[in-house]
Amino acid sequence: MEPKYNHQDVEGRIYRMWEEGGYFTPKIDPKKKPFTILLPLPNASGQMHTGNILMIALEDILIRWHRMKGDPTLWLPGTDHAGTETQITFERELKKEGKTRFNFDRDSLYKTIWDFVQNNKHLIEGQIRKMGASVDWTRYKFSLDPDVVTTVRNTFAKLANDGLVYRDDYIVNYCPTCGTTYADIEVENKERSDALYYLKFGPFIIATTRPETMFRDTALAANPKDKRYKKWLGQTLEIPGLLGPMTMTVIADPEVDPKFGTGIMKVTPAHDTHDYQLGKNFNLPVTPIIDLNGRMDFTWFLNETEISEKFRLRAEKYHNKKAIEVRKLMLADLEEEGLVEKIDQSYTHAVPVCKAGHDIEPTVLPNWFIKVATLNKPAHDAVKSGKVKIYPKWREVTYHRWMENMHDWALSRQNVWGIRIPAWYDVEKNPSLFVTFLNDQKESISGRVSDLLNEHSLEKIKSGLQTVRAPKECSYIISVESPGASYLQETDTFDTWFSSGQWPMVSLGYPDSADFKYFYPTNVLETAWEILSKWVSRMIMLGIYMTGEVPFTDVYLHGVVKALDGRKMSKSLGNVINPEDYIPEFGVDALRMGLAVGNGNGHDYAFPRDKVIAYRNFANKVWNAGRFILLNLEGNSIAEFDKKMPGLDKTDKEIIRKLNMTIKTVDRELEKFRFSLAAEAIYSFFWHEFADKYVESTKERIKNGDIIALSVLQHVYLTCLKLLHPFMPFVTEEIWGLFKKETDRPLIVSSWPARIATQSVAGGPRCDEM
RNA sequence: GGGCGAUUAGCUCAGUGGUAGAGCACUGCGUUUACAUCGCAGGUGUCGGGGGUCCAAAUCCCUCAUCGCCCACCA
Repeated sequence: MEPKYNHQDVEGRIYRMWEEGGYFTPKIDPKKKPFTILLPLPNASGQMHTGNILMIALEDILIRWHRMKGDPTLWLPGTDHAGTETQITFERELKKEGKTRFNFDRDSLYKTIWDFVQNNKHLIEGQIRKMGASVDWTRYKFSLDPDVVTTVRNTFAKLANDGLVYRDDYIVNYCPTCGTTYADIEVENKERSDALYYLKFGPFIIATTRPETMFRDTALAANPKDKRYKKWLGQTLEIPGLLGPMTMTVIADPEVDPKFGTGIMKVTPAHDTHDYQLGKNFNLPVTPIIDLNGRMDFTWFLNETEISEKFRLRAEKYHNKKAIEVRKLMLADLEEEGLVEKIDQSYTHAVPVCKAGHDIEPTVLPNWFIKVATLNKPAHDAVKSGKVKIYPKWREVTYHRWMENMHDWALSRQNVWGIRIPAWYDVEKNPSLFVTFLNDQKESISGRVSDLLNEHSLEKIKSGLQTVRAPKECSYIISVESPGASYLQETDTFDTWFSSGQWPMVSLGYPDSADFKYFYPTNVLETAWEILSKWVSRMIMLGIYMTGEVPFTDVYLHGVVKALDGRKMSKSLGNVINPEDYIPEFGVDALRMGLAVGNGNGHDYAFPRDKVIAYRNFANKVWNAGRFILLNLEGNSIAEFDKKMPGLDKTDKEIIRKLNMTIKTVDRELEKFRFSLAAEAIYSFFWHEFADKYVESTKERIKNGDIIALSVLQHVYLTCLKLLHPFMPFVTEEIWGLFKKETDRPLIVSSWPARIATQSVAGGPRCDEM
């Protein structure tokens, strides 16, 4: 036995032993209550990040603890296709090859991304193994596995049947660069400095950051309490603009802040979320001017018959340019018309951006929606009543706030990489379907389907299909299978959270697999608090909707590992550290222990390298204490430890007493998800009570032939290995194998120490049936 | 703008009413056989500021400051 613990010789070999021994796979025993955790899916868009690493460390502690306690324990792994995120990453790769997604028809693009993702999946699986995660690989799921896709579609059909699905125009967060819609919660607001234009609007001065949308302004709004504008309310005015006069009514909106700008604002229902709502309330026309590529479309104006040459030239100048360019182009024209009052160049405000960092262009699009109110209430109640408990408790507020303010869920994503929405449009009944497809020469053809069918067969259109855009009034059928040959399927896919929101059901084989019946509802959902709203709330909603039961009973939200500068890690700040990088030098055990100890109360925390070093040293300490005992056992035949065995002295009884206190503490703290306190308890007992004091005190006795001490040493030591195993699985398993006692079974499936002092090494409840 | 959280030893953090703690770092001493990735000994702090409740406050309340994060339709 080496005087140093060498993790590199151990980790791979031990992990293989566990996996090949089938210890990760639980045995279904109807007489026992299972313990189940679903691994929150890492995204297949890339490798795992710090958060994933942390959750694996914490969940494996719970899993190994329960497995040793004898529960049929399932930890189910999987990866998520992560629709938009993956597609963004993939398109970045495509760009390097000089291609874009528009070079592909739908099916080919899907297959190409599939291949791209396989590689990521393998990398992720490798990372999970490296962490020592005792996940049941035989139950591994991918969120695009055929059975998952089927269930997700069925759920949608069921929602539609229950009248909870509708299709409507809606102002959505549209990213012209990504070409897709984002849910409210996916959008981030970035502080930025922009020019604030003060423009003359007839008798008023309005302040705006977006002068280019003025061509489609349909009203002006002021606070009804604002005396300055009271007399104008309800009046309709002709306001001189860059393309002739605009007709606008002055309306009252209590949300207009009289102190901002001049207290009166322009209203663009088609390109602003607030204005859209206002437009609904006042029946204002919704007239989009920015198209899905982010370019401004002046066709509506240029098609008019009587327009002056000046206005025509202007419109032609702006036409088909990006909004931001038009903003620049119009400035001179505004000046020429004398419409600019002043420009505040240093106005800071929050601008919505997508995950890739592009500006969001609020746009009106037909979208698939889920009515949230009926799903939402039971989910809200489940947490209020304690059916689902959230740890730490103070995070609960976030959940309730989100539940109270939830909007209907916009499901449509204009991605290929995802689960295609099972809605079908009959091309004969819906001639206005706008279809884009690639013909045999790989040319992109677009148009109304009724026109396209004059020259192309529906079969060709289907095989080269890129997108179907169905105007709001189109008729549709929701069906998992195609309703007939004349139908085209919706090309939008589901929001990723719609499928991952069903993970507890789909991953277990809902609705009638043996696994689902046995393991559902699961026990603990452990994840980063950041996705409480995005993911956890959706799972509770859909779980109750689909099964009538909550999908899990405890939610533990761990803190996020902060960067060393105390801020959130982000690629753009360049402060990302990957804890995984510590593994080669210090070993997984050290990393896991460090992560567990840092994570106190679910608060965010920094993770310094010193900590990993400290626990590397600890692993070595554990190793050497074992080495000491083994060396002394050589040539000695000792009695099995028993509390009542004769010859125990005061120090023996004292160490047994402290050991039992430690067992109690570890159990108690783990039950409350206080990983840090559990780990510290065993750490300080082992090092400072057992190693520093007790082991030292036995040296003299052993020299004098007092082999009772050896029995106690072995008992306490092996019990410590058990207590430590959930935290540091590799070093403990390796040494366990070197002891000759009770080692017919690996440590991973040995029995968890009982708290009572009368327990002997070989006693206690066993979990031999695992 | 609203909400949540943090502020404790040089650093990273525990500690939630009863005379301040851990790890790392630091200082001194110590290597004939478990471990120098070690042992023994040692110093460390007006527990962010101010006010209040209490016999007693790092801990409860109020307030201010700084930092972090979440949410939000101020154009």
